[in-house]
Amino acid sequence: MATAASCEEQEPVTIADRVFNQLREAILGGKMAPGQKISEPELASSYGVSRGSLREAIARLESSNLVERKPNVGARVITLSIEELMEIYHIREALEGMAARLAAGNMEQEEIAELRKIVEMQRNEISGGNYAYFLKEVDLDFHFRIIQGSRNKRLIRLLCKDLYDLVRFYRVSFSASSPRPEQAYEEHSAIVAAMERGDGEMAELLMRHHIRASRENALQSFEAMQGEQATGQPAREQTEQAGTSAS
Amino acid sequence: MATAASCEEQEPVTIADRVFNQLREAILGGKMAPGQKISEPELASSYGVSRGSLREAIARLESSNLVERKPNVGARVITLSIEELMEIYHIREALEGMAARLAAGNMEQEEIAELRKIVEMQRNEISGGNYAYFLKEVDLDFHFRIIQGSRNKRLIRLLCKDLYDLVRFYRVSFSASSPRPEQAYEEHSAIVAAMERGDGEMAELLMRHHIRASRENALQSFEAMQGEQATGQPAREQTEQAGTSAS
DNA sequence: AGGCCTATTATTGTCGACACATCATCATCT
DNA sequence: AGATGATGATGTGTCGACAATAATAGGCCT
Repeated sequence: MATAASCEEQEPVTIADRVFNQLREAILGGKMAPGQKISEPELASSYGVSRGSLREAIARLESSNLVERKPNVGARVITLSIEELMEIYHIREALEGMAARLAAGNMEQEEIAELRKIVEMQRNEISGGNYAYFLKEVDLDFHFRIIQGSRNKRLIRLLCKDLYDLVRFYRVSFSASSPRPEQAYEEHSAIVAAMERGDGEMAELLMRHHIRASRENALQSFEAMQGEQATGQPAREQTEQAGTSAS
Repeated sequence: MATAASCEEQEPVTIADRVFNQLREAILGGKMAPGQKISEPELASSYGVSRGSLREAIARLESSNLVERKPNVGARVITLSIEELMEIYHIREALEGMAARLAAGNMEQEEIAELRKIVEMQRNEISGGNYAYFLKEVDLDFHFRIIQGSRNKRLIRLLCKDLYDLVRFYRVSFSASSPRPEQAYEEHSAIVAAMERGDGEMAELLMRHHIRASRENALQSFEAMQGEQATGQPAREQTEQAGTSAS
């Protein structure tokens, strides 16, 4: 079946590796709130490791852009504003567009056929009304395979290791938007069609269009959510951030 | 004059910061050969710091992609193959193209006027026959300003902190190519012209063309150098890398 | 003589303790 | 009473030592 979460973490060989993976999962899984402070002594004892190993894990989280660290102050889980999410989408548009262009020239016929199968699987899921989790996995798989198909190792690292974690993080921290399944299917299908013709330039254009549409959709559902939240419940305050005024 | 090396390192506040900056300069300045092993005890005593601090500096070098680390083995200065340099150019093409598009929409008129001045300064330098170092600085300044003009903070970090160091590293380790001053001037000028018209789409196309040309030029001079080196002196062996065969 | 296994050595990973900076609390002064 | 300075506590930065792993050299067997 090759569900393939394609870009995966390697086996932890060292303790810092393990702690890094655990912390990463905790953050991406929503177990640590955005902006939350990371106390070294506390986490170290909680994971049963020394502070040194924990600090190395934090250093890697920082290089993955999942935490921010200020000297002599400490590390906090990042907080993604909507503006930063838009920034990430712009970068994805440029990079995944390039990936699609390269992939059209570099993927084997067989791999492209698999891509086509994935897209059709997506259509079946939609018509079956089986939305939600599985569909997102298929969507990720689609994008990851094209990224891999670019054969550009640094591009692959950049997108999978650095950017997609942030997208996942945003999704959990805002419990975000179902990704317009019908349009997404159409756009995916068109991209694969261009790749089947070996038309890299068109594949790039279509991929960029796809991600741009995805960005606009994300922005709209954010604004919708904002409005609803403003009228609805009184906007749950931040987790622990330096207090605003009322004590 | 605002020569502006735009994207610069911040003041070192901690010891690890200072060591990181020193090591970074050493690598980018060619004082450490590509592939060279980094011995923690040796460097620690050489810089007069503890191994812990040095390890944190190395961790940051790793996240800057200047060294590679294997668990239980150690860190080595990266070795950039020509293929990897081409990968970087592809990424730059995508990202700086996007930066130019965004910059065309976001830069103030005044900033664009400064860009124009920089480009004209470049032309004067060329006609004055004053090649070499200064011209490269101006070239970097041009690119950096457009990147800054995108107003996309993450894009700026990505390009300045992650990618341009690698380009610099390649230049010193291969003592690379003068960057075709005349064509570069023409292309820079066209890019600024598009930005003056507020034509982001055209600015992106022209920037991508510019970087693509730069890539092809780099590839050609590499191949030329390879050929000359093959006929000329017998290809100086690697610095210390696991020996090839002849002892 | 060549290859494999073993012991040694050197380097990395990990840990706990100390030094210092930052933040919070409280007392004092204007 | 409000603000400012001192004082204590918490947490980060730094260090040196121990443990575990990988590279190396040597001996042994085939």
